[in-house]
Amino acid sequence: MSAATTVQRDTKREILDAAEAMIQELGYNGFSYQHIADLLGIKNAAVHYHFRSKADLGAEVIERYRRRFQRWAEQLEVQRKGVHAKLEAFFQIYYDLSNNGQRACPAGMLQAEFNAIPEEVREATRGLMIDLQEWLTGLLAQGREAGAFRFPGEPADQAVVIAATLQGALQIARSCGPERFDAAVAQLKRQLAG
Amino acid sequence: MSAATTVQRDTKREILDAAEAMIQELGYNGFSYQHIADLLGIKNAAVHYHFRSKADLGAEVIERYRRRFQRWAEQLEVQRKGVHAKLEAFFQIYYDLSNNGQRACPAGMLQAEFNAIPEEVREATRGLMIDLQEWLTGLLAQGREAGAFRFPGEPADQAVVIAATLQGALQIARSCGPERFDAAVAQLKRQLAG
DNA sequence: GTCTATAGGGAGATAGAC
DNA sequence: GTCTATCTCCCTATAGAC
Repeated sequence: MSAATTVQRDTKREILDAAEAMIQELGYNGFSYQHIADLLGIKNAAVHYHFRSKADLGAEVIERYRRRFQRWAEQLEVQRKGVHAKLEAFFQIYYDLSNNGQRACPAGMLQAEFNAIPEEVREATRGLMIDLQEWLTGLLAQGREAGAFRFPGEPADQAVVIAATLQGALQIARSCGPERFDAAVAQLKRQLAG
Repeated sequence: MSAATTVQRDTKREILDAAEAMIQELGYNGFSYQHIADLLGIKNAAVHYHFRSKADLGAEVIERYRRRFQRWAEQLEVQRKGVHAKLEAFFQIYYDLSNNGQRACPAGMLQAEFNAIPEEVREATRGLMIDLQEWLTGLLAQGREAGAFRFPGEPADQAVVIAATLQGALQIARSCGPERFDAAVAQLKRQLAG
C-alpha cells in the first residue's frame, strides 16, 4: 500500500525535480517542456499530461518548495536547535545551492524575471519570499533577545538584508566565482557577532 | 559639425536605451528585437542593421553601462565628494532604479540568467560586476580609515555584502513591495554607522 | 500514461528593393 | 537606414491513437 503512492507519481515528481533544477540554473524563461522531456527520456506531450501549462508547473514547483521549507523549519523546532544552529542551517541551504552547479535561490530567480512570468508563478513566489523573511525575522528577534546576535534597527529590516545578501551573492558568484558567496556569508556572520 | 555626430546615431542610441530598460525590467531572455522595433516604431530588420545579433546588443548595453559608471565615479572625484556623500550617491543609483518602474540592476538581472545568455554578454557582465565591487571596496577602505564607516573583516568582503544586498533587495521589492528595498538600504546605513 | 502528429505563434536572422 | 519578405528553428499546447 505504500508502493501504490510511490509508484503512481514517479514521473510527476521527476518533472517537478527537473523543473526546479532548471529554474534554479536557467530561470523560468530559460527552460522548456522539451528540455524536461529530453532529460527524462519522454515526449513533451507526456509533460503536458502531468502539468497542463508551464505556468501550472512553475507555480507547483514553488508551492512544493514552500512546503519543504515549512517542514524543514518544523524539524529544527523538533530537534530543539539553538539560534546559532538554526541560522547556520539556513545558510547551509544556500551553501548547498552554490555547490550544486552554481544554482541560485528559486525565489531570487523568479523575482529577477518577475515582470516576464505568469501571474500564478508570481503569486507563489511572493508567498515563498514572505515565508522566508518571516522565519528569518523571528529567528533574529529571538536571537537578539537571547544575546546571541547583535544588530541595529528592527529584526525585519535585518532579515531583508540577510535574505537579499544570500540571493544576491549566489548570483554574483556566477560571474565572479563561488568564493564571493563564501565571503558574503562570512561577513554576515561577523556582522551579527557584533 | 556638432549636429553631424548627434543626428547620425539617433536610432542606434534609442535601441541601446530601449534594450537597457528591457534588460532591467524583463531580463535578457524577456525581450525581443520585435519588442524594441515596436517601441521605436521601426521594423525588426532595422534593429539588425544597427546590431547584427542580440548578443552584440546585450554586450554593448553592458559596456556602455560600464563606461557610464566610470564617468560617474570620475565626476565624484572632480567634485571632491566625501565618503558619506559618495556612498549616498551610490545608493541613489539603485534608489532611482527602484522608483523607475521597479527596474533592477542590469548586472543582477544578467547574473540571474547567467547560464542562459550568450558568452559575450556574460563577459561584459563579469567586467561590470568587478568594476562595481572594486569601486565599493576602495570607498569602504578609505571610509573606515577616515573613521566614517565601521564594519568587521575586510573591505572587499563588506563590498560583496553591500552589492549583493542592493541587487537582491531590488529583486525582493518586486514581489514584496518597494518599502523592502528602502528598509534594506536603511539597515545597511545603520550597520556602517556601527 | 505515453505516444505521434501537428497546429499556431514568436524567436533570431538574412536577402534584396528602395 | 529602413523597408518587405522570408527562412529556419523552437516554443507552448492540443487531438487522438495505443
